[in-house]
Amino acid sequence: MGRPPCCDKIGVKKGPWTPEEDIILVSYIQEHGPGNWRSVPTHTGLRRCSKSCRLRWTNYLRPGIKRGNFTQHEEKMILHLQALLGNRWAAIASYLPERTDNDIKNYWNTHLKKKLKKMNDSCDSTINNGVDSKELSSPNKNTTSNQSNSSSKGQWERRLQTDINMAKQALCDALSLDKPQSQTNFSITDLGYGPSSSSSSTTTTTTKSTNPYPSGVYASSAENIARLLQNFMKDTPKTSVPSPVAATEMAITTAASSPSTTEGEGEGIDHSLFSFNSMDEAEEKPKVIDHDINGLITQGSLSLFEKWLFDEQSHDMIINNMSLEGQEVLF
DNA sequence: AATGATAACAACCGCAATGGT
DNA sequence: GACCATTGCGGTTGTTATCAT
Repeated sequence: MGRPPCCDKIGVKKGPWTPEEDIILVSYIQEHGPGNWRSVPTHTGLRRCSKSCRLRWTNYLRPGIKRGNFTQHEEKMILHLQALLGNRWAAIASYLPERTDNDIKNYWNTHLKKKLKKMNDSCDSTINNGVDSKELSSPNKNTTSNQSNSSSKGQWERRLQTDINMAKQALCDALSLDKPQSQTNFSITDLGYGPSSSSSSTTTTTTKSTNPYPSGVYASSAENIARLLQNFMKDTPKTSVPSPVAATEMAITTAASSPSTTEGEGEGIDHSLFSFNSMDEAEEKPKVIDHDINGLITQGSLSLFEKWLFDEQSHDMIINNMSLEGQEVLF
């Protein structure tokens, strides 16, 4: 008889988050910092389970998240890291500081898996060395059919190696003093509702809108958010209204009514309200923040593994070997 | 224009790990 | 060491947008 899932509680809301919920959550975290997720729903009045709040924060609202198209470099990194680490998305994400594990996982499942399969299919037609094509499509041994074969020894070795590398990475971070640490500011436009959300604005060849909220239904500007928020507040029982919400409402309403709320960089919005310092990052899992990759390589700060990761030219050769041999690459 | 297929991604769920008592 | 609460992670699902017919 295990514990009932937290989300089974009556009155716990599921499904897509609304802008007003986002604002409440962001506002609360700004005040208290991330963590202690258990208390978030009770303190904010959000009818969400703690898990949902944490997920929303880490995958969507957290400052410094890059959304939209993956670059070629990122794509290669993911390919190689997946080959090395398997489906350890959190570990992979630690090498791509601006991407969330969920984002990487999704990208892998929707793009890279197919791409790799295609590549391997074409490989199969030319090279018939008796290797199962399924294995080829997923070079790592933690996943797919090979999973059962992967002995615990192999898994633990791999994990150990990863952890060592992550520790090295953290050390590199700590040593690179002159590097600006993480993204320190966070504005409401980063929520993706503003006109110049860093994510959507950088996507040049978007095939579809990534706005999670259907147009006309959810807020798309500060003004809308304010209006929605006011409606939301009317519907919310007064007893559960936390102070951050009130403060946020006031700030948003003020911002929305200011003269320059129309276009561009979320002008007119009180950015200070949504600004974060890097303390948040310190509490998160270790991340590789803003590497000057070439600099680090020339400084000799990186291990061979990291050099390999960041050296585009060696990628193809090594990954091909890994795929075809189905063997672990040791560094 | 209508409809079905597919792609993309946010969110959920269950399990494992971790920390506190 | 056992138990419990909390957090983190990875697999999977559900929903929406876009494309093809």
